[in-house]
Amino acid sequence: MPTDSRVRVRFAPSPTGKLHIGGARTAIYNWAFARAMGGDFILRIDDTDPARSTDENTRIILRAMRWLGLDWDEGPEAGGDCGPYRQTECLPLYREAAQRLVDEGKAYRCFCSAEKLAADHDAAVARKDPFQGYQRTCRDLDASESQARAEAGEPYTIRIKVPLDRGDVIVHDAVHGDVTFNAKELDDFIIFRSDGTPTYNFATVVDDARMGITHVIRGDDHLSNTPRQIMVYEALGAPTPTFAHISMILGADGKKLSKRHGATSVEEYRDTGFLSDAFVNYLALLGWSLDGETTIIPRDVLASRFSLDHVSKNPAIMDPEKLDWMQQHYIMAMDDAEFTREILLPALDEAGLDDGTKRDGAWYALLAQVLKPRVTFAREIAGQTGYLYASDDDLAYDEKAVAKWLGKAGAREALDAAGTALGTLPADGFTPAAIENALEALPEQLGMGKGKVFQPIRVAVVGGAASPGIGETLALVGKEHVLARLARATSLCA
RNA sequence: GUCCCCAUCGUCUAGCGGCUAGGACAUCGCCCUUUCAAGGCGGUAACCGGGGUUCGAUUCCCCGUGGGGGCACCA
Repeated sequence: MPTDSRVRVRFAPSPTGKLHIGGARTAIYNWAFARAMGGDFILRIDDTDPARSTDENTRIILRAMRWLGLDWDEGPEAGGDCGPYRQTECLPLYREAAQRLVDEGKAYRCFCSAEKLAADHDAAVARKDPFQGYQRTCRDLDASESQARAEAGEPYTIRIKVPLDRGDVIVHDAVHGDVTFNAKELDDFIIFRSDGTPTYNFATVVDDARMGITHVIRGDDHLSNTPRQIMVYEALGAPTPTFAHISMILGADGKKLSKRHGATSVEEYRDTGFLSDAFVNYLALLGWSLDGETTIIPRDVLASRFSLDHVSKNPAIMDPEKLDWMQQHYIMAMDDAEFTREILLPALDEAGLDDGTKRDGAWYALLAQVLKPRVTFAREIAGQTGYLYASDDDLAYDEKAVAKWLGKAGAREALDAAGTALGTLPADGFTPAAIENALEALPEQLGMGKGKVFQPIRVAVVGGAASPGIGETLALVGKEHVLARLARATSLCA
């Protein structure tokens, strides 16, 4: 490992599906590591499986990466000196590399049929041979015979020639430490299919070597494949990178994440209304910690302080409740203007309540301030603001609230007194503080408990028993409407 | 079958031989409060089991057990 070289990492999703949260976390770690180390973050599309890869999925993945805020220095749409960044465009490179290995005697053509291979495997199982891999039938075929059969059109694959005396293969892993595999367990695996396309373990290594990748940060599921890939690096004569195998993300039942666990793709989370910042913060913490204490880690801190030595080895179970909490936290951390612009107005507009021209800036700011601690997702806003946009005549009243607060003795008196007290306020001075001030003396004046006074007022103006503080609520509704609703509600009193 | 990985509160984690085993989410209680939130304070809650090593193991080693992954002409 050349330690003097610049760190270069890559995220190489295969576009066989959408970007799921496991992939997203891998992308985040790669990105954060590159940024923290002042290195390069490369995005590569590993689409060597043409049957399952689609352009549509590629587009979805790129869109998800952008939403996550993970900018890449090289890759699709970004360019770079180590292109192409799509494996389907690299075919000649793989052919060339494979041919070179064949020429150098580090790989060879295998003419065995699938049937023969299956039979060999079955026989190995039958005689309880612990080695059930390829029997190296074609390993020592004469070069000229191999050449002749190939030219005669006989189908063949290309297999790597694992040195028989290789001994232990040690994977130097930044999260697991050194992991040792015995080369005896490795068979001469296929690096090129008979259809002339490279296999994953070959294409990936050719690309990683070509792109000068110094650290391979990827899912745990690749750890067992790594000795194979190391064989390819060695055959290629390329330096082996440092690996970092991160654990899987599991569903609540501890099983591999799948459809039945609910949302698994990044775009589902985006569509639910999650803030990118909250989502990234949550995912970053799923398997990594800054110091074991800090929970709120904004993107810029992640980009400066991420480190591979605090990556956990344990598989992580996704906790939707903590994600929601994180979301709430980031919502509250927004300033009023940002919340208004990014969350509030779009939500009101979408609900058809307000296109942003109905009130003045101060009003929206007050609403934002009031809503922030009460909202986790934008979609909750319409349900909490309906009373602000209802006309006084058809405000919907919640039956139970009416029965409980307006149907009791004293409710009418409370409404009347409130109307009188508020009526003296100037229309342009109808502020939360002024309102609270005006209503403050009512309980004592009427000889009633605070709840007995304020809840009827709330129900009369809002229609239900829950709302923000009375001052803020009434201020938002506006003097004229408050008075009209108080008057109207007296008819609902006992 | 074989190889590899993993194992601290319900969940995410801190811990790198000696700690009252810390933090966060969730949960419970109290406070604040006219309601709903938010907020503040406090509580309950964990070292998978068995052997070693050691004066001393959550920590190191071995064996179990339980999870997960690889062994494809998938990635």
